[in-house]
Amino acid sequence: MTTQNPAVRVRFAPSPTGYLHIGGARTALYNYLYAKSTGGTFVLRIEDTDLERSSSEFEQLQMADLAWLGLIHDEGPDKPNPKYAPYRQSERASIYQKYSDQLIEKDLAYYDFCTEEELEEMKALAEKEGRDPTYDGKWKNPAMKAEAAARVSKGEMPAVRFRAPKKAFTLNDKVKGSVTFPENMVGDFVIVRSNGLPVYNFCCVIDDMLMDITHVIRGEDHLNNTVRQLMIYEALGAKIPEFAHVSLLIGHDRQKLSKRHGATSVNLYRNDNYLPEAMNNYLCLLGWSHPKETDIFDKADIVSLFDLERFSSHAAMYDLEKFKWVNGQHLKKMSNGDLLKLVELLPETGFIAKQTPEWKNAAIEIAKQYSHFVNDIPNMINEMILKENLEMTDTLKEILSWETTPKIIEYINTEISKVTTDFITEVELNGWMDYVKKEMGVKGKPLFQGIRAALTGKDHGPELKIMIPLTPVNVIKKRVAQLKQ
RNA sequence: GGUCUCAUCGUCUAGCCCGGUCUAGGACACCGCCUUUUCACGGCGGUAACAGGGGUUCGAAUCCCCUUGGGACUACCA
Repeated sequence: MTTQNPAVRVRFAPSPTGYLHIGGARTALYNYLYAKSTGGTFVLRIEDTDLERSSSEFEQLQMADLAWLGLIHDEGPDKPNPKYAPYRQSERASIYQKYSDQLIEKDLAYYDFCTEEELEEMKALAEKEGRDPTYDGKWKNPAMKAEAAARVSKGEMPAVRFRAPKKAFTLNDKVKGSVTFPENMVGDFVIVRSNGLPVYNFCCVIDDMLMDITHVIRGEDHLNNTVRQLMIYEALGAKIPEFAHVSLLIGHDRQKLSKRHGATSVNLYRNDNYLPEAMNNYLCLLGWSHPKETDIFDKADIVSLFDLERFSSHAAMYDLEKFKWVNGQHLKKMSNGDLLKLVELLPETGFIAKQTPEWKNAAIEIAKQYSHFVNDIPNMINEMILKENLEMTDTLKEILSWETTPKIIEYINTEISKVTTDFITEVELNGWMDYVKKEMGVKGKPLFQGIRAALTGKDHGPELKIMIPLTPVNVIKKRVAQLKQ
């Protein structure tokens, strides 16, 4: 399908300033998929030049989330290729320094000693005069070079400003097509702060250049930044990689997805036991479409047909409802064995270990058919079959308000107390149902809902005939006793 | 404000590049029916969209222009 191109090198470059965001996970996925589909290399680079906000804890956490999703990088801080290491920008200071000096040397950049106040004034004045607030301080003048050098040698710390060329730049984006940034769109911008730390747009270009990155797949929020990067590539005489600016993820208010939209960190879903492949699947679909319009797939199913041509160009709204459905589909797809392993890891499911293999298989089989989430398996088994402290939901209250139900509970309580075996049989259950039907005159929905409520405390769930024989009798006894109150 | 960008069912999207096969297809959600002497699952069916206006053309969701609306970026953040 896709041409094998071992030269392809893509990267995911998160800033360790927080948890891995689902938007980040999505671009990581696209990069991963593109690398795998082309036989290329997936590089992980840590963009931690903002020392204030970056931390190694977040770096570890993000890497753990990436690993959970199976988006394994081929190169990164923990898997360095000597040719390209190091992979943390904070460890590449001397490299940036070198290129910054080089640009100053060629007069493509210059030292700027302006204070914050001076810059503010400049900006205010420009706004007043209706001009774009671009830098036009005195240090822009090449004649100041000697004075600047003198002040630097005295130990002063200026910022380094890039001399933005007066010309338009055109980018051929794989998603957006031809994009032209007009002349004067940006003024001279800072590439190294006065504290000596280089800035994102500068590091990014140097690293992509030095790491031989061939394709930059990232969010559309970087589209306008690209003009600055294009300028630097040109100044450095570097080869410009292919760009693919993927549309953004938005919330229900159509704004860029952020923390205030709720659960936007991958680790939250991980903690809730969402299936990683379901997450990949759902995220992938938000902006990319399967050539055959297939909705459910694993990473492995699509590596051979992933390409950059099938991205949609408009933003996609993040929708938990569809995600839920996708998770349910993956659940049904999984083998009972794999699912059991997952379920047995949960702290609240220790009871499973004591059950027979037949019980485990039957319980998992019925549970997965019924559920959308893994957590519903333990919860369901927990609450419906084994949990001792039942919570009375509003729905339950409704059911219990049916006039027949108290009588059913009374009856079931009497019957279940006579049971001496560990499990009741389907035959016994049928007997109880027959009694309620014939002697109490209850049938249809009230019959089943009533029995279900009496036995499980829930208004919905797997078929009673399958579930009840799997439920330990002592559990049902406790539950019924509780319901009786 | 400036620059860039986007515009198909409520939502995710196919179709658009290479106009007719589109009385616009699929999925989620929703509604109905069937199955199950319950709910869910499953099966079947239904409601629902080419933002508006101009062109070009025999013919436009598809090409061009304008309007409107949305979003992003406009830092010594990334």
